[in-house]
Amino acid sequence: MSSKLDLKKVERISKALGDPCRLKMMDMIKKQKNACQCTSIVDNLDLAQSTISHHIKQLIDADLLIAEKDGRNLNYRINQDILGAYIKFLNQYES
Amino acid sequence: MSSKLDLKKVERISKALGDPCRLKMMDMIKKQKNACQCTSIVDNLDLAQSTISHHIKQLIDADLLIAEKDGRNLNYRINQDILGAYIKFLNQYES
DNA sequence: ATAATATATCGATACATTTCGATAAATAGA
DNA sequence: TCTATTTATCGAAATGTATCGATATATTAT
Repeated sequence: MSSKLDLKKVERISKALGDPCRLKMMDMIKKQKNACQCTSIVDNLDLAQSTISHHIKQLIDADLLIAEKDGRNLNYRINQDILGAYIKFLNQYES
Repeated sequence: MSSKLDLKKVERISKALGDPCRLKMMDMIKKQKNACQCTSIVDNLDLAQSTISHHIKQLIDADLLIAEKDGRNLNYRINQDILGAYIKFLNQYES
């Protein structure tokens, strides 16, 4: 059962998805079987580490990503519950 | 058969959906059986007409809305094809 | 033709976001 | 403990977006 989203939440999620870097991150995280480290994102996108960190924060604040600490690394995975709820929200607009 | 979206397009759509006014507009247009005039949106949202017009432009530029001229009015309806393609894109992230 | 209505565009201002480099904090390994 | 690694945070500069009022354009009605 997926969460129910209010408009503020939908706005936050949409905003988080409205940036090319963050979309690429989502792709990377998806491709790497839902587990990915910041460093490897930095290696693949041509942006400063602080910038990557900022973008990841947006995705986490929107609840699209879940971070799991593993030693000094963080593993990120897509929050299926929120993603599902977002898709469900959009389905509302389908006739 | 829905369109296939590239990342740039997905970004544009997400960005268009990442604003409270524009989400309210989508709701209004949906509720009013996919046909809605700018004036009635102005009446319902507490924003200047020029601001509403600007927001509608974002939604149209993202292809989320289709405008149809009817005399001196414009009727807006949701572009089901693009909405469907956007949802399909997001489904990619589901495991 | 003139006036009224509906929408779009322009220029200005305020606000938000992206990006960086520098630095802090946490953890791991020597 | 000391050093290296990973991630987060801070402050500043650049860029982008939202908002407004004024005005232009198109269409309808008188």
